[in-house]
Amino acid sequence: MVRVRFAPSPTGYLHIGSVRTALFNWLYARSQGGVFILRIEDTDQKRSSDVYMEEIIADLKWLGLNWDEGPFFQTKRFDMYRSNAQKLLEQGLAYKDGEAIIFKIPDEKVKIYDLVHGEIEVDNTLIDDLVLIKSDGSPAYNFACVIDDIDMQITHVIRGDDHISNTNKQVAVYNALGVKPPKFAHIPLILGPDKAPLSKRFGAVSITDYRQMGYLPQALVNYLSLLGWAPGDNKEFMSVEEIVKKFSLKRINKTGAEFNLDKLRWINGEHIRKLTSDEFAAIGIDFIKPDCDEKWFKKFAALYHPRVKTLIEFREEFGIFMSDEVQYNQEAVEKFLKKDKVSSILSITRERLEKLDPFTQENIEKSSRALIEELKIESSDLIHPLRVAVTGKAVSAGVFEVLALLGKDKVVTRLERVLTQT
RNA sequence: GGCCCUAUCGUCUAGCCUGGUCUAGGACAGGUGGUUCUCAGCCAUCAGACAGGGGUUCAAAUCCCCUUGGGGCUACCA
Repeated sequence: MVRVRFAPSPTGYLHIGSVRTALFNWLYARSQGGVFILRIEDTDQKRSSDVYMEEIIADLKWLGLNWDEGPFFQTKRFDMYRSNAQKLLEQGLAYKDGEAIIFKIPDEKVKIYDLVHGEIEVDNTLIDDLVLIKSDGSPAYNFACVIDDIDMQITHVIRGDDHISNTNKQVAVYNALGVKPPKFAHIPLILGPDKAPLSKRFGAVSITDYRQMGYLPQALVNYLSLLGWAPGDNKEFMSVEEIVKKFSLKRINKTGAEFNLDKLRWINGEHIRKLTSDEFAAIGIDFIKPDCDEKWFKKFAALYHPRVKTLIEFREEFGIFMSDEVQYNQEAVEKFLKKDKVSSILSITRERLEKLDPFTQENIEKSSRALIEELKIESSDLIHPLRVAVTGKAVSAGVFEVLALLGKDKVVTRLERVLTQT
C-alpha cells in the first residue's frame, strides 16, 4: 500500500512550488490507490502561525487535494521525538551537547537511490553531525521528519529537489534506528521568470492569489501537473481524472520549470469552456456576487462563456454592462469615434433604436442592417463605432447581442452621452 | 570554497534508459492568411531548439569524459 504525505510548514502562505509538491504526492496516492497524509511541520514556533495553517488547509481543499489522514501536528508529538533521541543516546549513536542531542553521522560513503534521479553517491565524512533535539527541547527538521515518516509508515517521499542533500542525513538516521528507508523521489523546482526558484522568492504568489485572479482549481491542477511531468501523448488539456489515470513517477523529469502565466491562462480558458453553461453561471455568481436578476445574469454568462479565459475578465465584462459610467478606452475612441460621419450615423442609430419594440437582438440587427443599406455604408462603419460608444471598448461579444442584453434604456442613454460629448 | 543535482524551440515538454525510424514531434506565446461585425474560437500556414568541446561507434539529441551555464545544500530554518 502506497502511503505518501505532504508536510508544509505554516510559516507562510502556500505557494505554487509547494502546491505542486502536494499535487504530485496526491496524484501518486490516487493513481496507486494509496493514502495521502497531511502533516503540519510547525516545530518552528516563532515563525509558525495558525493563520497560515488555516489558509494552507483551505487552499488544499479548494484545489481538491483531499487527504486521507491528518492533519497531524509535529508540536503535538514532541514526546515521541525525544524518546527516540534518547534511545539513540543510550545506544551510543548520539551524544549530548548541552541540552541538545546530536547524532553522530557514521563516516562512510553512501549511495541513495532516487526514483527521479537514479543513484546518488555521497560522502558522509564531509558532513557535520546532525542535531536531533535542539537545546530548547524541540526536534530539528531532519529528525522529526524521519520519525514521523517511520511512524506514519510512509512508503514514498516525494518532495522538492532542494531536499536531495538532506536525504543522506536522513538515511543515516533510518539506519541507526534499524528501519528501512522509504523510496525517495525528488522533483524539480518551479522557477519564476527570473529563473530563481519560486519557493525562495520573496513575495511568491500564493494560491489564494490565483484563486482571486479567477483561475479554476482544475486548471491550476492541470497546469501544475505539466510542470516537471508530461503524459507523453501530446495531450496537455486534461481533466483531473485523466491526469490521475496517466500519472507516473517514472515520467517526472529532472529540470526546473519556469512558471508561465500565458499557458496557465490558456489552459484556464479551456477548462472554462469545458464547463456547462449552468456550471459556468454558478461559478460566475460565486465569483462576482452580482446584484442583478439571475435570469439576466445567466444570459450574460452564456454570452461571455466562450470568450473569457479567467473569471476576472468575466467580471470586467460584467462591470461594463452594469456600471452607469462607461470607461472609454482612448485608443478605441480615437480609432472609431473620431471619424467624420460617425456622429451622424450614431445619431440616426439612436433614433431608430429608441423606437424599436421589442428591443430584441433580432430586431436590433434587422434595423441596423436596414440602416446600413439606406446610408450606403459598410456594416463595419456602423458596428464598430456603435460598439465603442456603448461599451467603451473595441472588443466585445457580438454587438447586437450585447445591445439586446444591455437593454434599450442603457443603450440609448450611453449613445446620447457620447453624442453630446463629441 | 566543498559536496550534490542539472542542461532539447522565448516558455512547458516528447524523444534519451533499450544509439539508426529525428531533414528533432506537440503545446503556449508570436507572425501571416481564411472565417457572419471586433475579440475569442476554429482552420490553414510560417518562424523557432539538441549549451560548447572531446571521445566511443559504421552511426549520438540519445552512451562516456571535460568545460561552461543554472540550481540546491553546507543552520540548534523547514
